[in-house]
Amino acid sequence: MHKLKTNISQFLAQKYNLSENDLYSSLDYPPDKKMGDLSLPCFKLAKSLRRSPQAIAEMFVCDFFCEGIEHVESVNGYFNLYISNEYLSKSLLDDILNQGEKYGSSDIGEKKNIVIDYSSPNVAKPFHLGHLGTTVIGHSLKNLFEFNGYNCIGINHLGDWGTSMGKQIAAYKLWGNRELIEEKGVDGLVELYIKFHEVAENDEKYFDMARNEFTKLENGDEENTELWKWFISISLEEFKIMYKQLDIVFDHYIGESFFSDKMTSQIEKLREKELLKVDDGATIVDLSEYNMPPCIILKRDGSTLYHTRDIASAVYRHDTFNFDRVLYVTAAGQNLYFKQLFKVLEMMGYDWADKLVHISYGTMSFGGSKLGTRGGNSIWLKQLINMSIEKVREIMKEKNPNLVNFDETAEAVGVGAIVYYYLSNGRIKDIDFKFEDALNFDGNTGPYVQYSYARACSVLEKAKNSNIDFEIGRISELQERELLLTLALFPEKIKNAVSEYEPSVITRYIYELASSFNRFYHECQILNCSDSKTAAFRIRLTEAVKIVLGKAFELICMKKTERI
RNA sequence: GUACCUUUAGCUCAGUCGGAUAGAGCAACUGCCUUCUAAGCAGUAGGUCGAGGGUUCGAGUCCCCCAAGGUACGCCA
Repeated sequence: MHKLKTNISQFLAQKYNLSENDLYSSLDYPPDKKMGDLSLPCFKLAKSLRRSPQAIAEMFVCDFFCEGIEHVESVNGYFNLYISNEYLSKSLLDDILNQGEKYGSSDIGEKKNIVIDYSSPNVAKPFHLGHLGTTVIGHSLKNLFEFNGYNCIGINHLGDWGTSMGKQIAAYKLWGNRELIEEKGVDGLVELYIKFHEVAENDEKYFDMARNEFTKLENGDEENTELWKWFISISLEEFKIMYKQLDIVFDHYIGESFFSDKMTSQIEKLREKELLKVDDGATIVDLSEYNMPPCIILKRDGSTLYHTRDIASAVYRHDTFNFDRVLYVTAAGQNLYFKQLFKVLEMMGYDWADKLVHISYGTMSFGGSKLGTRGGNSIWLKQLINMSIEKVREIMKEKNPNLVNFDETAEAVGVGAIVYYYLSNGRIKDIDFKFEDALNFDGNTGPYVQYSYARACSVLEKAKNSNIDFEIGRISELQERELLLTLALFPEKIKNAVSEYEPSVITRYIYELASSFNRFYHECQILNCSDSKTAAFRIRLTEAVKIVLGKAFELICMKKTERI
């Protein structure tokens, strides 16, 4: 579609001495198919061409010629264009099939580095529903940017430091033992953590213990360091099960602890720049000039805080990865936090501070209340995924009990349902999680689109055994045309998703394409149609659907299922 | 109190840079399986785009004001 739009705007720009870019961006899709496939509103041109919009549209109609456009019309100041069936069924389809997996990609990223900080769960804590957002949005953005020629560096900024590690060590020493943790894994650690909070609530001395254990850890105490490393490895084992289900791989695991010795130089720098100020005992950077509360660098007792750590990590990332951008994928609740962080880095004189972007997303609640490790109503992502997989299994037992990769497929579809559900909405929307919605498999859902993909695969599998005419037919049905037009939109959807940092653009496109394919599938016999040239054409069309749908699945962390 | 976000069909949401008659899914109702996967397809019904002003050829979209809900605002991360 890009080529076509470019040719159209080029032609008009040259002929009437207009701006090609303006024309290009004015080219829109009409609300109704009867109004053509592309449309140019002529209202804005009225001034420079000194004619009425209607007259302009009519003038365009008289002079216009562009390959691929078979017919043009002037309607009430709109210049409407109709794309030829020949163009759609030959040039476009050839283009998609020739490019294959690369269709929709670009190299505008020029291999520039983009650091993406996402997922970042806390060690020894469950991976709960709230982590789903940062994990799938982050990885999806990573895929999208890579598809656009960027070199992405995915970093899992593990929460592996701070007094909560002290609590964990204290709890383990009080009530834990090696066998218990080895048997139960993270769940065992979480049980200890919850118990610690129950007990500590009524007794301040436990918090002192925790602080003490953390101080020992900071000072390199051998026993605590051993325990700490062990907790991390147990947690990672568990996290990696989930990441595998989601097809996610990180380039680096760089936890908070990594920066524990990299903060002092940054504090020095802040001091040199005379940005620090002591207020009520704490060391702060005053941001009142920018209408923000102060950024606390050091607590009253001199210890560091999250901001301190993130200043150090930003500098480290700049020095190490020479980034073009850093994306921090975290909840919208941290909007102010990141505004402060970016401002302080700017004040420190780091001219790359404007390359840091906070990608925020809405909060997830469950039954109206927020999720947390300590609260009673926290749902672990693991549990949800298992429920989803179980439901898929039951449906599959009814429909296709003898499927070869039964377990694998059930997992892909079950996990896909959750991912798709989450990524259907714009990321800024709050979600009150409801099982009946997330585990509904009808209509615009993960199982629906994976089912559509499997259908396409199934047809193509059968097509291998049939004799395909080497002559290829053309569009004969409306549904074929609609499907081709939908396929043509993929590249601009990709651009859109990237420029808005919005994976849901792809999710919505997947639905458009899947439903367009289903309409085509329902209306047009692919293999059994009377004419072998038409069959050849429809098989190619189905191949294109498989390519684009499959690529789009990958982009939003959904696995492809050849059969369901 | 201050700042930011959200508000579109009964529910969950799309709606591009302002462009033609505001679109999907769920739920409800009606049809379609001897034909390539019915987790499907076709159809019916459902709207004062939170309220009120303004900008203009044209506003769900931009500006102002108000309301409701959410989030964040100094020693957590």
